[in-house]
Formats: sequence, structure tokens, C-alpha cells
Amino acid sequence: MRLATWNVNSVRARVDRVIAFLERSQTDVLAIQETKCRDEQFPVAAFEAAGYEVAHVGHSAWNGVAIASRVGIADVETSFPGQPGFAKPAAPAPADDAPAEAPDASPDEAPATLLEVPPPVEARALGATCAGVRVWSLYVPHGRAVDDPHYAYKLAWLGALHDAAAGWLDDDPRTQVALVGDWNVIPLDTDVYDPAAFAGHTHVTPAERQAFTAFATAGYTEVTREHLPAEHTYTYWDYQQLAFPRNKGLRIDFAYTSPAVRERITGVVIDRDERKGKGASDHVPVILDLADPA
DNA sequence: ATGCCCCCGAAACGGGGA
Repeated sequence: MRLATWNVNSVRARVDRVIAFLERSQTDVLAIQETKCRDEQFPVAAFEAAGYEVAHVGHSAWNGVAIASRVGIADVETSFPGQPGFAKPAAPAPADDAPAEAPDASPDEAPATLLEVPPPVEARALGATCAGVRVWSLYVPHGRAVDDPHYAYKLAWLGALHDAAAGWLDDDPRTQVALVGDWNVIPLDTDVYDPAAFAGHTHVTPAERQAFTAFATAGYTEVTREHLPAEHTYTYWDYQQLAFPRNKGLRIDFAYTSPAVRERITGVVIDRDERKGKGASDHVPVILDLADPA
């Protein structure tokens, strides 16, 4: 079985390239991130015409994750248990000369406050079982800046995913789980074209790197590095400043798997050619080849 | 070579991305 993950940066803008990739690579299961659409906007027909079923979660033009499979897709979950939400920071308090709220609220109806309303869970994780493998398509929050609330959200999100994923590794050594996607963490200095360019930024802080490596101590193995250990092996290149021709990239797309999946993997390919040409995503597919189960 | 940012929705710019 061929299992791939790809941050496509808008599935509607790139559906032809995605379908062409599926057919060219003969991928059986594709985890997709950043679809940037609501469920009813997802181009399901093109995938079905190519022989794939699709499970998707998307609430707006932001985020959005999916799994396309031609080997079955079952038990879909559109978030993981305990997945934190993100609340936009509260608007600044009104100026002193702003008109006061009219005191006409019904006394027996307490006004809703931010503290009482849980922040919305974003479309960043989708789980489904495909040919016996529990696949999670993951789009880890970016973080934006270390002093931004989005950064604390990113760490909380990774921590909650870790706790959930640790529970998925039960005592059965046959349990097949794959956590794949855009992790938005640069685990090593050799995973970035120039570490100095990221000094003081997100993706490289010790807290983010610790949150990432914690999955290994929980019993998962990051199998893309296991099979492709070369330094400066990138999965993302910015659109700006000729980053791709100059090979100024980042390695931020990874696959943590349970031992039973790890032992099936015969090879990993990063489809660097997919970054070429007009209409490319800024990320490329990362492909895992799995032998038939023992 | 691969090539000088791109996507979205709302509005004709601004937010988000990494």
C-alpha cells in the first residue's frame, strides 16, 4: 500500500495537480492538509472519478484536512479527543467615550462571555481507518510568533495530540496508526536552509522541538527521517525570493507511526518534482510504501 | 534547472502562511 501526505495549499486551486499526482504515483491513501474550503466546497467529484472516496472537515477558508482513499475509509473522526480550540483574542475595550451598552438584557438570561463559550475546534485533524491503518491527517497550528497567543495554542495542541496518541498505542503490537501531515516544526537545525534565518521565530524553539520529539518517547517512530536521514532534505519551499531554485527549504512534513506500521515500511519518497512548474503547492507530497501486512 | 509569493473572501485591500 502506498500512503502519502501533502499540504496542498487549497484543494480547489490545485485539484487537477492533486488528481494527476494520485494517478501518476498510484497512491492508495492521501492525507491532505490546508484544503481551505468548507465541506460542501470540496471537489469530491474529481476524486470519485479517479476512484477515491473522500472524508473531509473544513469550516471556512482556513485550515481544512481530508483523507482520500481507494482502499476503503471507515470510522471517520473530524477531531481528536481533547483537541483544543482557538479563540481570537478579544477586541480591545471600547474607549471611554464610547456609548454604553443599553441595560435592557433580560435579568434571568446571563450574558455569554468568552470564558463560558469554549473556543471553536478548528479543522486540523481528521482520522479514518483505511485498509486496517488508522490514519490521521494533521495540520499543526503555525504559531505565528513566540509572543502570539497562537504559539501557546500550538504547544497546547501538540500536547493534547500527544496525550491522545499515546492512548491509541494500546498493548496490542498489531495496532496500526499513522500520524501524518504538516507538523509546522523544524526538528533539527539541519532541517532548515539557514538556522540563523529562524532565530527568534516559531518552528525552532526548544518547546516546539520537545513537543515534537515527545511522540517518539510515546512509542511512535518518525519514519521519514528513518528512511531519508540526509541533512537538508526539505518538504517545503517558500513561494518568495526564488526559494525553490535556490533550495532554501524546510523539513516540516513528517509521519509518526506505530511499530506495526513502521515494520511494514519498505521506502519513503519526498516527491520534490511536485514543487516545480506553474500552480505548485509550496509543500510536496511525502510518500510511504507499506508491505502487505504480515 | 526548478524561476523572482499565493490563497482566500471581501472588496477592489488585508489576513494568513513559514
